[in-house]
Amino acid sequence: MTIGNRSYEPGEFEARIYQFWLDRGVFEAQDESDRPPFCIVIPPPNITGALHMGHALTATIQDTIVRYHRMLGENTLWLPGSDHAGIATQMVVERALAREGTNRHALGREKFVERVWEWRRQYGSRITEQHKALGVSVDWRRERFTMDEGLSRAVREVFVRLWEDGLIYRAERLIHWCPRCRTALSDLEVVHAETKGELWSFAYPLADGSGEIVVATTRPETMLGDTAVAVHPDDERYRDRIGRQIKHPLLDRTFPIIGDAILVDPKFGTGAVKVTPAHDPNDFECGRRHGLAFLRTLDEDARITAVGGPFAGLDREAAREAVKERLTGLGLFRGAKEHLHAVGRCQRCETVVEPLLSTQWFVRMQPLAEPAIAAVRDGRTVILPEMWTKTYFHWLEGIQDWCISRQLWWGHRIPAWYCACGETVVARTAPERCPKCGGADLRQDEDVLDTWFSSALWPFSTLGWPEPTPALRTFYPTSVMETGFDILFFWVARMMMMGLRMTGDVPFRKVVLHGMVLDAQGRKMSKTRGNAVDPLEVTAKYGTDALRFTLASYSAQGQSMKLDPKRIEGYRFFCNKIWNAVRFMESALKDDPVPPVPDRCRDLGNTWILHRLDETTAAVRAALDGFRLDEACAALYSFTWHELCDWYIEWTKPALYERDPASAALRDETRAVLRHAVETTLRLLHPVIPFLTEELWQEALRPAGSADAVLASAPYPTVRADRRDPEAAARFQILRDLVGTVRAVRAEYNIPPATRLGARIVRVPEAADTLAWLLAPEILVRTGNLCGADFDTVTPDADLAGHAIGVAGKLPVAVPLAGIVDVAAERVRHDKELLKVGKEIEGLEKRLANREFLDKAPAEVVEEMRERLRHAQDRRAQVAEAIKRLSQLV
RNA sequence: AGGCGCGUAGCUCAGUGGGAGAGCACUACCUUGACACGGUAGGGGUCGGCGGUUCAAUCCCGCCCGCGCCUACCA
Repeated sequence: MTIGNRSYEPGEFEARIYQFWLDRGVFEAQDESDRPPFCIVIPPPNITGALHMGHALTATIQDTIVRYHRMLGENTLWLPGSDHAGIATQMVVERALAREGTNRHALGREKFVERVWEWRRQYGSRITEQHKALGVSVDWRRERFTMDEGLSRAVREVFVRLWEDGLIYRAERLIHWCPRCRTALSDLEVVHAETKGELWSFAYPLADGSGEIVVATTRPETMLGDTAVAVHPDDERYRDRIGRQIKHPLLDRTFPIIGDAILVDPKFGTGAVKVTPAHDPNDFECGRRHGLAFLRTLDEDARITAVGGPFAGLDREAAREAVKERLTGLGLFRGAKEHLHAVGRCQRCETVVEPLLSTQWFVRMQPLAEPAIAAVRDGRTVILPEMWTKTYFHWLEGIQDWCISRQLWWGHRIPAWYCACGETVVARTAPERCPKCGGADLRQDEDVLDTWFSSALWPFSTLGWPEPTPALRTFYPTSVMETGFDILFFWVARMMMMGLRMTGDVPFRKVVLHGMVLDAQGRKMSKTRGNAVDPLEVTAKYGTDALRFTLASYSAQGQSMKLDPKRIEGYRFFCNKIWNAVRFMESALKDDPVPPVPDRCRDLGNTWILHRLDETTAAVRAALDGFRLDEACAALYSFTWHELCDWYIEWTKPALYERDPASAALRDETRAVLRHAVETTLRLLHPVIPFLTEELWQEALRPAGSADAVLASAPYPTVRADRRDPEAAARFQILRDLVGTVRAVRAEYNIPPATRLGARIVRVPEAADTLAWLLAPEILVRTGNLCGADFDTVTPDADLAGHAIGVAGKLPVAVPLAGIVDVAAERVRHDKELLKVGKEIEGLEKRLANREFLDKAPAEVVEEMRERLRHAQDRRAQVAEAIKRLSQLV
């Protein structure tokens, strides 16, 4: 149980510490407990995934929050799990089959699904294992998978209930179809990207040979499915053409010219629009309005169907060229121009998505959206940062029905059966007979559900729903949902809707959204670009704690954060600093018993650090309560480094090294406070940097005789108002100023640290209060030690010729420079100072001369300005005096 | 097209209606007995531009410029 001379090597202990926590069951939550519950369900990563910075970020934020609440003594559950990722996983296994020269159709559905399960068993927990390296304090006993029996049951239950309530329906609609994945997609799974295209114009000849009508299109091949040309009914140019027929130039059919005020903007292009009702959402609506024919000209592979006559069998690209060539050959081409438009691509494979007429299952969203809007509006669920609330409302208010069926084999099969009699049966378990005709010829729907359908149930399905389990009772609604803003619609909103509908309550009290991790140049990290930073490489190089501290510090940034390796390195140095501070403490304490911290300290430094420790505790707790991890980190970093290490530890050294028995009381008090301050700081830091703090605590701070004590479940420091002492803080600040003043003089003249300086405090009457305590030998000597000076005092009328003068608070300090001074350099320093003070005085005087300022500004502000002015004027006088004295030095 | 957000030191970013901050980088000095993964001191900014409100604006309001993201069916 000692750090000794070990240097900070995070790789040496991180895995060991993680196992240590597991062995002690530190992460395990109780189903029933008197303690208040705190619960986060993890956003389940895809089983096909590999850990990236986004995972590391979300894991760090959640783990920090969870560890904080665990240390607050709450019954804390962080529930882990993963997602079956329908399309992605099926693709992975299909690729493997392709390598073996076979495919899923050759294998058959049952064998294929078994094959996917096998893949899942073999490779599907990679990302889960990787998470352990980050230190995630999840309750592994409760790990869930969306395809588990329990969760699958929840999926069927929800499907049936929604069906029974009329919120799920099956219909033929124009949906997004990915010809590569060969499945329908929801609107959200289509990403639109501005693409340079071509607006290609051609003429449709009128059937009676009386002329032509010119239309423009970005997709000429769709003309094979045109069943109308629409014009605006009020458009003078075309009004008389409405109702006349067009002769399809490539196919043996005719179709009408119609008037449609909704579809047509007469100011765009020629004012005439070709209408392809089976392949364009607007045209689909138009087709319905006018009873047009719906001709499907593309099949599931995006090849031209028989409807396309001579073009049948061509894929859409080839068909486009062929149609253009043919129309040009017929002399119907009427020009082309570059055109910018948004092309939809499959989120998974980036294939251009095809609007296709197809029979699919849908969820009616509006009745679900309304309660989800209300729950956020009335504050049952709070979204942070608040700005996302508007986005949430905006999307839900304009929500479209959700296409939930996917033409895949891997996923939750839709619990619907079709009877030969035409009846559709939706049931929790496979029906044996048709309830309508009694027939047994029932065939289950081939399709599976969108993966997000099961994800939407995650906060309650993982806790045992629909069973009224103790865990569900204890932890639902969960406390916090922490995830990336990019899945606000995909996931968060859908969980809200499903949670409210199925349980009657919100799924979580707070939604905390974080941004995207970008590389140092601000580009999205991607494997193909090769700029993805592997979190595990980072942790190997800098340690997990350094990465965690970095991510937590960055996490305030709403939309994106540029991950700079230099910053991770900087926090590794911070970890090293902490490590060495504990080493110092350990060596200072030795094995001698350390007394308890007294109610009141007699040493100024001890009083001060307890004061600052308490202020820091309050600040960190407030920041963590408000999910401002960046603020918590900033407070912890500056306190630990710049106060605990830079000032307090340096301050304690004489007291700790002093062997004089007369100061034994001081030494004991200092040992007690040092230990307490370091120990409390480790507890404050633990949620963010758990490995380092646990290792140090176990080795150097765990109380003797409590072999089982674990920092991870130790109580989080509480605010101790009785340890506040603003007066001590102010006094210690004067010491810091005093030291700073002497150090500045030293640096200014390049006086080596080894040269002991004299320093004379001028006993000015204004500073009588300060002098009363300051001049105590134990204070003055130790202050002098911090800047290599021996303090003495002089009266204000003393001759300070040849001294450099600095000011600490109200206190002038004179450093005799005879023999070590470059007069010219000191002159420059003083002139600069004079200029600066002069400017400040000018500004303040101007403000104080302003009648309106005096009348309207609050009295305390005016008084503050007056005080500042007095101060600046004193300062100017002192500097002027210093210049005078300096000139006497030569 | 609409919505949201951003523009603060060389870089990455906090922040506030009354004295411009941090980290990194930079400069000078220092192997002082926790730590050179360190210490001390220091340089550097018209807080995007223009107006307005106010005694007072980097902060509130309007407009403009630049950038990013999201939503959207314009052929």
